[in-house]
Parts: sequence; structure tokens; C-alpha cells
Amino acid sequence: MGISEDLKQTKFNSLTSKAVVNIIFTGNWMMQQTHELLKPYGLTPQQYNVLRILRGQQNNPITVLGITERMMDKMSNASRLVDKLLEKKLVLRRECPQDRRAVDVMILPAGLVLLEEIDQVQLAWEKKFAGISTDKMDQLNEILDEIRNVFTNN
Amino acid sequence: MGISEDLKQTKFNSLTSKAVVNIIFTGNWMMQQTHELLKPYGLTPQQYNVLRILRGQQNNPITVLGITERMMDKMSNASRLVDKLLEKKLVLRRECPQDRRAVDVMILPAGLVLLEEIDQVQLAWEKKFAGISTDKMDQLNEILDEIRNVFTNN
DNA sequence: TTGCAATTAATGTAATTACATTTAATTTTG
DNA sequence: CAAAATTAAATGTAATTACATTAATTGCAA
Repeated sequence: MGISEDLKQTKFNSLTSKAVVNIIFTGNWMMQQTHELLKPYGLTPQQYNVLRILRGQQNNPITVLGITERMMDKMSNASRLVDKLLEKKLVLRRECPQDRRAVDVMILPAGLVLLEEIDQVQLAWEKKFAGISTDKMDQLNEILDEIRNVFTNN
Repeated sequence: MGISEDLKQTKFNSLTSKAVVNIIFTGNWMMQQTHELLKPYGLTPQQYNVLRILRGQQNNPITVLGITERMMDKMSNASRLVDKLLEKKLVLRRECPQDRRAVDVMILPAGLVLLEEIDQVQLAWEKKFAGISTDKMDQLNEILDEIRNVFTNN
């Protein structure tokens, strides 16, 4: 079952066209998987992404802009996502002392606890990929990076 | 510039976690590229996807369900997307004679003309990937397919 | 120092999406 | 055949997204 069967598309103009479609399709598919995984915890993939970024700061605050720079979906409105996490009492928000335009955001213990819960299922889910060799995963990461770089240096 | 730099994330738990993030990020990134490319033509990536599916039917009608099965984003509401294309007079919609629950959709000449215009820029855009070897593109397609298959046969 | 440009977040809004429900037609089952 | 179940599409809706604009603050240059 390859991308051709998944989309019932018999022919592609080129290997590149096929790859473009495959990347978008697999990205959506992966996001959907994540979405399903998160549903029981009441988080959207974007909220989860923000929460993990906050955890990654190890008790240091980060601004809304800093969050945006680290998000997988750069178009998301980090300001409103933080609002949602605030409502759920998973994060803390306060004016940044160094720059009063900016806002510092930090994860709360409740957020860390929730993430640890999700870590368990996430880990179990990732085990399904165990059959794919390290080499392949490496190759995949490299090729995807290379593809994006074609444009950053154009 | 790899995914680590793009997201300012120094460490990943595993190569698999990194690949999951990389796939979602590159998928979003690719979609964004497509979006930019389509803006001058007044089409969203989803509308464009539908239009190309219709062209792929070579003058045969296809139902809304058939469109959904072929779409990259399975969650899109094909019914409303067809509405939009109808507004733009790019497609034709009529009751399916064999099954009156279903609706046949076909691309109109205006739709084909628009797609041909977009083909040009799409092709020019894809040229940027020319530096990436055929082998790599093949590998990429195979690995992405393999990743999705891990779940279809779970 | 003052005024202008740039930066940071927040907000308004129209469009889109996710998800459930509805409507209509077809198929299956008793 | 009639009733029930299933299928296809459309629609209602609340939430989210895309995009532009605004408000507040900072940095810089004259």
C-alpha cells in the first residue's frame, strides 16, 4: 500500500510530484494520528506542541514569539493557544520584566503531569515504528531536511 | 539547517520522535509553499487538490465520496469544496443517474485552463528539487509509505 | 531628547474545519 | 413487500485558522 493506492492515483508526473504529495499526505496522516492520541487528554496537536516547547525550556520562561519560532505549524496563533492552556490551568503567563511588550510563559506542574501521562502513550505508539531501521529513519530525516533547504538557499 | 535548527530544539528523545516531528513539520511547510504558489490563482490547496482529482478522471464524472477518497486531507469537506469551485464556475455538478443519493462532479474547460496555467508555475517550482537525486526521492517515497503501513497492518 | 520605525502581543473578522446531525435514497433483512 | 439499516451528501455549529489591524513598548537616528 503506497501513496498511489492511498489516493487511488495511478500516475504521477514525476518522482518529485509524487514525493511532494507523499510528504503532505503523510504529514496530514501523522497529525491525524497525533490528534487521535491526544483526544482523551483534551489537547489539540497545537496545544500539545506548545506545552512540549514550554517543558523544553526547563523552568525558564519563554515569550510568545519564542514559542512561535519553535512551533511545527508557524501559522498557528500562539497567543490564543496560550489562552487555551491558561484556561486549562496548565501554564502561567506574566509580563516580561526585560521587555514590557513581551509576555513570559511557563509550564505549571499540572502541565508537566499531563505531559508525563501523554509521554506514556506517545512512547507506546512510537514503538510501532520499531520495525523500521535506524538507518532508514536517519535517511528520512536527512532527505526531509535537504528538501526544505533547497528553498532556504534559493 | 536541519529540523533541530528549524525548531530550535536541541534534543529529541529518539530518531523516531525526530522523524515524526520532521514529517509533520515538512508536511506543513510543503503545504505552505503550495499555498503561496496558489494565491495568485485564488485557489486554496484543498480546492486545487479537488480540481486535480477531477482532471485525473479524464472526462468521467466522480462522486463527492470518490473525491474524498482521493484527497490528501481526508478531513476536508469535499461537499463544500465543490460548492466553492462551483461558485468559481470551474466545475459542474449534477445528480448521479445510477444513484440519486450521489452527486456527479466534473471539471469544466475553465477549470482545465486554470490548472494548465498553474501547471507551469508548479513545474518551475519543482525544478528547485532537481539537485536531489532520483534515488533519494525514491527512498523518501518508500520510507513514507512504509511508515504509514506500520499502522494499516497493526 | 524627540519622533519615527520596528517589535511584540492581542484582537477583530471572515473563512474554514471538525464534528454531529439531517435528509434523501438505496440496500438488506425478515 | 415493508421496515430497518446503511449509504451519500448537505447542513448546522462551535471552534479554529488566516490574515489584517491595533495597541503598547522599545530602539534608533536626527
